[in-house]
Amino acid sequence: MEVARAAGVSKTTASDALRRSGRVSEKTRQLVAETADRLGYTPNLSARSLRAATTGAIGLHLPEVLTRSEYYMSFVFGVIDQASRHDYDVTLLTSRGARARAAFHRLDGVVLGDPLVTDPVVHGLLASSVPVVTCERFTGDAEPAGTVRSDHAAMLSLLFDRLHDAGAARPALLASSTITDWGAILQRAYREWCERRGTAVRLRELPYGAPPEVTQDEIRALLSAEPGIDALVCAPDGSAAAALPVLREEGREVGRDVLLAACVDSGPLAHTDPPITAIDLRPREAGAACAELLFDLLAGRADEGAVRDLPIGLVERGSTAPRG
Amino acid sequence: MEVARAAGVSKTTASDALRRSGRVSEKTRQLVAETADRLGYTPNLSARSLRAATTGAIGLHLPEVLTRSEYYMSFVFGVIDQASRHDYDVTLLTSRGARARAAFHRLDGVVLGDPLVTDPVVHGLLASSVPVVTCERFTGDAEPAGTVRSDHAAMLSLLFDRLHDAGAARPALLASSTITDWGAILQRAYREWCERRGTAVRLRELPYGAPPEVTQDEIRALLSAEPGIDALVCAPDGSAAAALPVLREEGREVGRDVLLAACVDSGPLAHTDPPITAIDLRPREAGAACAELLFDLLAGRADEGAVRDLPIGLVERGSTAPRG
DNA sequence: ATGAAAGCGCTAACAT
DNA sequence: ATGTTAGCGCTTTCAT
Repeated sequence: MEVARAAGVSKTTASDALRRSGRVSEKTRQLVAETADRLGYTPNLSARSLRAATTGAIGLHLPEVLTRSEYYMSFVFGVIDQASRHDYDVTLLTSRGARARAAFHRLDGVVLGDPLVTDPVVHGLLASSVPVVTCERFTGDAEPAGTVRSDHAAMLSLLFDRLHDAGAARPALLASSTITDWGAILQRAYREWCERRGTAVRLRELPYGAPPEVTQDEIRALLSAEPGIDALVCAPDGSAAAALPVLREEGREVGRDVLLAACVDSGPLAHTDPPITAIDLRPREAGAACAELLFDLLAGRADEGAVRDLPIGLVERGSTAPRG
Repeated sequence: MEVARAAGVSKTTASDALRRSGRVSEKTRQLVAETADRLGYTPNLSARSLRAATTGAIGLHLPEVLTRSEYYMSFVFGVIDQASRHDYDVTLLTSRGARARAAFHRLDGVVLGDPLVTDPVVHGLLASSVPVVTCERFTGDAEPAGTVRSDHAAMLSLLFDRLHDAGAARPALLASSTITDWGAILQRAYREWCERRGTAVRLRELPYGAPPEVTQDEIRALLSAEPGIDALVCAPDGSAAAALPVLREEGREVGRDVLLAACVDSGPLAHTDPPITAIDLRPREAGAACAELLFDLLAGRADEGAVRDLPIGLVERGSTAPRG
């Protein structure tokens, strides 16, 4: 605190004054505060971190494939929101591995949005000493310190029930890759639903982060392989919007000839024609819940291996209107 | 390096070995590397930062209103991509952190995506001692160390020319707020275009981050105030998609009765019916360019006040097809 | 080619 | 209520 010592007090006094530790008199506190302000002083966080063995920052890692996803953007802001509430910074970790390893001592903890089994950084982080909270379970063998999850199976089952009630007898699933737990759960839930209902499984899987063209080709393939399909549920983010023109080009009127629903809601789905029914994954809340759990773990308010539940919702729109 | 000293060498040697400073013999380097690996050693970045007076991290600040925006998500990944190429971390700054934490010596520099004049954090950062690069000019009075900008005026003018060529005589602009430079430029460019063409100005401004309902109400108001409109250009991200159902509900066929275009391209716009013409702002490249400029400034490869240009594109789709 | 020592800015522990 | 000292883990002299 050599700068603020120019206020005529010792380093310690200045330090204590600025951190309001209640050690110094109100008068000196004022004086120091003013001086610091005048000199444009800002504390050196590196030094503080070094001393305190705590960094005031948490990491956030996302699957890099998903450059364009409203879901993750909302998730990010959820994490940030909660972090800043605890006066923490959020550092984004990339899949360029070398760095992540080195970042360990710069972070007090890490949040993993949808950990891919195929991502080496994910493994690295889980193997490290910092506490890790994952959104959705990690299907690999490492155990995160905390997990936030939702009941996707129940929600998907509910969605198919609704489609069935609306008159769909041969619903299909455009599935997402099983490299995420979410993708795997959806496939399983769909198969189980089909079994319960005694319906044939009509499923097609897309790789994670597939571009729209690939998605559309897959949908065309699905439709030509299974012409009897009367409802289509699309798992990958953005795939339902991409399905709309394909269905139309096949001469099927969405909401009448064929019902359509998405497993990931997003802004545009509310404004297509017709608007598309979707599962609302509450991404912002999910991000916030992950961060919250991480802070609880750091503070000892939660136990290693804690699992928390995040409720999700179903937004029914015109694309699944009951048949007149 | 007390841990690695267990390899029988001094702190200095260990440090030099791990950083390959070329000081130590290959044999000792090997030995130290192995020991460090065995002990699971990771360098303490706080200590390193303290010593080096450099942090290995840059900050990124975005307008918080935009929770759901593909543009910003891509921008973020552009920044991250470039940062990790330079072996830097990226820390996200919120508007919530009342104190501009960047100045807290945790960051070597900051990138501001679309600085809002109304954002106090933006002012704080620009007033701080760290170099700041903004994407788009800052309309306040502070001067960033670097700026990446695009010729939005020319592109918008080109877009209106195309609409005109396609038969639109009374084009309107659903404008974005002027709290960003981008929003202001678009409004100005439109007015100038109208003047050049001798056309009346048909403009309506939306607040930044307006929800879809507000957007749609505004569009309805615009249409009822100016029934003669035969082309609509929507500036705010997502507003063109929201416009589509409104136009349809008014009985106008998009691409025939009325042309429609967006000032911000995004995935869904390619898959609406008809697909919507849009300006491609190249967000990922923009983010990368900002980060690159920042690193150039830090390394002295660019001068204070540098301005760089980022080319943008126009993606013409069915919504602006020339009238038969 | 390697060691020893100093010090980056901060704060906890021990004085006064 | 305030000052002094020590040391967090690292790297940069300066010495060997």
